[in-house]
Amino acid sequence: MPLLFENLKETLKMSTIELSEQELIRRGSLQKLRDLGINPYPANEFKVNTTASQILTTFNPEEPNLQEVVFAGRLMSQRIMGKVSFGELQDDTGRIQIYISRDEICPGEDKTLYNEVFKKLLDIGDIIGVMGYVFVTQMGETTIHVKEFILLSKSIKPLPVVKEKDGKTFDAFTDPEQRYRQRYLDLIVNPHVKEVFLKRTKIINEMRTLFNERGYIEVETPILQPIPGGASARPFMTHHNALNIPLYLRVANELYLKRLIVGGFDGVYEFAKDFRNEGMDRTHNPEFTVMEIYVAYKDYNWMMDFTEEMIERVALALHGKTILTVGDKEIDFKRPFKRITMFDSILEFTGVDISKMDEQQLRETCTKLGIANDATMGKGKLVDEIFGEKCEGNYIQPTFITDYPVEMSPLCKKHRNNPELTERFELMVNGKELCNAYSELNDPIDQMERFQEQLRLSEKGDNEAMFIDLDFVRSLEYGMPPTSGMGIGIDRLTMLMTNSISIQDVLLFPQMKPEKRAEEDSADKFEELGIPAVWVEVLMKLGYKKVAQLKEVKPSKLFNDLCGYNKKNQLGIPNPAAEDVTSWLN
RNA sequence: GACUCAGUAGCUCAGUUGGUAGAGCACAUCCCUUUUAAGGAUGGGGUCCUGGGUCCGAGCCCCAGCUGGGUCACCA
Repeated sequence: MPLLFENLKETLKMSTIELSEQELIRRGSLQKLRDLGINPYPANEFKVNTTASQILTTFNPEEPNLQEVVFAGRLMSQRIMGKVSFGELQDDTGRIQIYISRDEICPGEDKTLYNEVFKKLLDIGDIIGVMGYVFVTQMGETTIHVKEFILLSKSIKPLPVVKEKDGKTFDAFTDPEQRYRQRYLDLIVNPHVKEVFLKRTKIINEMRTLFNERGYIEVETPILQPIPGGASARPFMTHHNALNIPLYLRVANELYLKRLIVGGFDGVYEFAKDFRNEGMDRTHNPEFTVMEIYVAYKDYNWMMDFTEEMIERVALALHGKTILTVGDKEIDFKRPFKRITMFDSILEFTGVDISKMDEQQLRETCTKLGIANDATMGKGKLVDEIFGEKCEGNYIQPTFITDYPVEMSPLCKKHRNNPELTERFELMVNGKELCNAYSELNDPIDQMERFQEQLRLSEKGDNEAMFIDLDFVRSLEYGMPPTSGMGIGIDRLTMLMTNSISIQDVLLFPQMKPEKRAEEDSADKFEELGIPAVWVEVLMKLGYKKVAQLKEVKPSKLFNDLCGYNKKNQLGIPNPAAEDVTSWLN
């Protein structure tokens, strides 16, 4: 914390020397506006009465409506044609052209508002409000004829300028690092980005509507958990000062939702942020969103039907059809999805029947198939490896994989026909896991044994084995109705539904490495050496960013550099004496 | 983590066997009353990612590092 604070202090001290020419000009404009008595950041509410899309879709030039519009938006382009100007304003719904003529804005002798304010002191990126009427230009573009305008917020940093013509984009703002770090910029200049996030919201809303229609209750459960249960994953750790205990950011919310089923809610769901302290790549972000739902008196067969219904409905709500293009593939989300057991799947893709194998035989099979394995891996993990390696990637169309080995599903009820298996399914789409669901284990004795088995795995070296949550077991001892639960990765679902290649494209603020600034000392530190402020600025321009750096230079060279820079840039500062320069460095 | 590609103006990018740092847009000044990635003229703007090295001379070649992208591996 103190470190962050120090950095902030340094940053705030940054002088205008860091600013580009265009930024300096904009700050100059800001001052000129104030000098003209114009507040660049007014406090008043600005009541708009329309939006860009509303104007574009409803304006009727035959019987002109929209003759008194009040509109606000960001100025995205400005085209000045002498006494008349065009521009484009962008609001939440899109862009609309504006038309301004000097003599309407400035009916009297004083043309300052047009010549100075509109033409010179406004910049691309400024947010303005306009009052006027809608008409169609000779070029056929629906336009607001502006009778009055007001500056609502001045922008002092230039936007990337992206232009478009006939679907071709010019100078696109595409650098992924900048786009993700400065998502606000991405959203301003790349309209398709906003679309993705609107769709994401629509997906969530559609699911929520379905659950609410069924009478299931949306709940919130702890993010800070004393025992990070419900999934096999490495958690983030934190510490609670007052209680003086470690707390973990949740890796799942399953155990809490099932406690609620015990408590008498017959259907609960939560859109939950989960956190896993693992690698980051195109499909993994340290924090991600999962929807988990639990319904009493149901089993995993019912849940498969429900999951199909939910996903088909989302696809239809978003696209009006079930066949979507994802990358170079066409995926059909029409019900019903294919169903196959895990053993049959492995048999299909490897020709090996592993259904009767013990741990040793499985290990040999792995080796035979060229799959890395070691002594820490139990039966469940070995099967999981085979499936992950040989089968998973083949399921492009939505497919339910069912009946997982009991070892890899410690929270799942044993299969009604085979105690070696569990009543579990995962939904595979585009070669990736999308959903995971069980007939939930509600036998408390069995649950305790499964947890103990996890403990043994953990002692064997499996660092992902689950923690034991004794209170959860206690809740089961009071009796949980037979229940089916399902979890679905919202980020991955959104990637599929929006044809996004990377999880970063469906997260507004994906996790990034901290932005690094070049280290530099503040002006104060230079001034402490007795260097006048004007020369400190010159030193910075010359590339001396740290006091220590300065100490290594010969005074004579520094003296020459300073005087030379002064002369070359015609700063007109009186040169320092050579002795002064020497004294700074001592 | 491995391999690979990249880092040049506010943005998007050129840059010849190594020889004075470029374009378009943006910006500034001026001209222009319905333009369509708005036109014309002129102009300003650079730590060529950083640090070493080779060389008379490095944006370019070599080494190391930083940052990012991609692929693969790990996490699973």
